[in-house]
Formats: sequence, C-alpha cells, structure tokens
Amino acid sequence: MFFGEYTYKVDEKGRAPLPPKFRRQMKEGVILAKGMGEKCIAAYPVAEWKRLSDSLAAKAVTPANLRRLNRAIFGSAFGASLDGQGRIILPFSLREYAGIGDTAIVVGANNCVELWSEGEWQAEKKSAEEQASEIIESFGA
Amino acid sequence: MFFGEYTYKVDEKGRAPLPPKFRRQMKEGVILAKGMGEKCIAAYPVAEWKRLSDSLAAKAVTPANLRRLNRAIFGSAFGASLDGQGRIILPFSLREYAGIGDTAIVVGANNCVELWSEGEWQAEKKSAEEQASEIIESFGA
DNA sequence: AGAATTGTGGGGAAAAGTGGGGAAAAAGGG
DNA sequence: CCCTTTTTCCCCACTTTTCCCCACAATTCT
Repeated sequence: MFFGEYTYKVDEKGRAPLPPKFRRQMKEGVILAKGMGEKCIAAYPVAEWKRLSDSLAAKAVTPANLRRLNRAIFGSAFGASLDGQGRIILPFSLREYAGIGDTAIVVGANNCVELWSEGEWQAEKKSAEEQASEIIESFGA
Repeated sequence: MFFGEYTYKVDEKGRAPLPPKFRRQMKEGVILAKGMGEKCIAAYPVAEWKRLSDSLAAKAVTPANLRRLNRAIFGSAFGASLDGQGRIILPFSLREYAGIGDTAIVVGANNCVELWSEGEWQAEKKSAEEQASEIIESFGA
C-alpha cells in the first residue's frame, strides 16, 4: 500500500528518488508506464503489474483484441530497478509525456506510485479532491 | 473509541502529544489526513483507516473514478508513529492546513482523533453543539 | 508525602537527499 | 574486425534532515 505525497529533484541523469517507505515494496523491481488517461508516470511493483496485466488480458475476447492490448500495455512499459540510493531512472520519453522537468511529485495511490510534474499535479489534485468529497458527501464515509 | 478534549503544546519540531488514554489504540501506527471539509487534522489508527478507505474505494464506479479517489485519499495521507513519549510529528503541510501554531486541541471523535487550532476549534465546537442539540431535540435522545 | 506517570524540551546518531566520478558496456566508424 | 566514442550503470561522498533517546519539571495517584 502506497500513500503520501513527496517532492523530489530529478537530476541531470533523469534519476528520481523514491520515498524510503516505498522502497521495500519496490525492491523486486518496478514497471514504469504512462499513466492511463492522466499525464503522469505510473510505477508498479512487478507483482502488482503482473496481476493487473493478467486481469486485463482475461478480458480481451478475441486474439486480435488481445494482441492490441498487449502492444498498448507492454509497448509503453519500461522495467526499472532502484539504485543503491533508492532512485529509479525515468526514461526520457516518459518524462516528456508527463512534462516532468527537474522536479517530480511522487504520489502514493494505493496500489501504485505516480510521478507528476508540479503543474499537472496541482490541477489533478484539485479535481480529485473535489470528486472525493462528492462521493463522501453523497454516500457517507 | 476516542473521546474527550485535551490541550497540548506543539514544539518547534512539530511534535504533539496524544492523551495517554489514546496511546494504546494508536500503538500500531497512525494515519494522518486532512479533516474532510473541516480545517483540522484527522488521525486514524491504521486498522480503522483501512476500513474506511476500502469502503470508500468500493463506491467508485469507473476505473478512472477509482484512480482519482485513490489519489485524493492516499495521496494526502501521512503515516506516523508514536515516539517514546507518546507524541506524533505533524507534517508542516497539515499544520498549515489546520492553522495549528504552537498549541493544538486534541479531540476524541469516536473512531478517530482530531487536532485543531484553538481558533478553529472554538468556532467548530459552538456550531457543533448547536447542531447536536437540534438533532437530539428532533429525534429524542 | 512519596512514587510513578505525564508534559515539554533538546542533543546526538542514523538515515535520507543530492550530486558527481569512473568503470563497464554498447554503439558507431574506419 | 578492431578501435574509438558515447552511453549506461554502479559506487562514493557530502550535506541536510529525520528520528530516537535522554533529561528535567510538573502533575497525578496511591
């Protein structure tokens, strides 16, 4: 389970630290992918990634469908591992996609970790909070 | 179950004591989050927080919906644990949000503990009491 | 009144954030 | 095919922050 919001520098080599509390769960390796829909980078522990991609594949009805899905999911994914300091290297293409420059906001989102640029995160955070309070108000907590 | 109202100093390191009676229930760790709607800090025992976040997540209808909810709920949460003196460290961002300076009002609120600034607490207390008596009068107690 | 517990403060050790250098591997050109 | 150049990756080092422990004063309980 990941939670919390952290701000880190991304150095010239494209390295971003992960919060120490996340590292133990990431030790077996990480899969980096484009955030689906949102302009962010999603980092999954390998085990969780497998779970997700399997459950998605199970929903593909035709073989052609499945091939497409596999391309979309695996094509844009990168494997990464932590260095001795607990950092991961963010491929340039993903940084570009998420608009991440020299600062990254690292957000724990339950089953995955998301990396955002400052600007995109501010916007997303606001609308996510609004949506959350709607749900809370209407359903009760 | 938490109840009672206590006043404590918050020291320069941002540490606030919890009432001794609360400590046993908090020993396994605490999750700190913004009070929803109100300008306070909410502290949940981990078990209770899991219960809450699970029941909320179950109410998200679409995947995109769920991701947003996860961001809002998990992203704004902090893990904390008691030190040897029974204190927790309040992150600066939460103290700022709740307007807590060097004094915190610690309030037991049944399933969680809330931390308030003096000013906000006075206002909230007043309106809460008025509303409570209305509810009691209309339903019978 | 004495003893234990609690509120409050501070100091020191350990860990985390950040940056850079050098070896190994990969890529490219002669 | 080999040598050169570039890139990748791993390790080291420094600074700052965090965390844990100790200590004293005040209060409560017996």
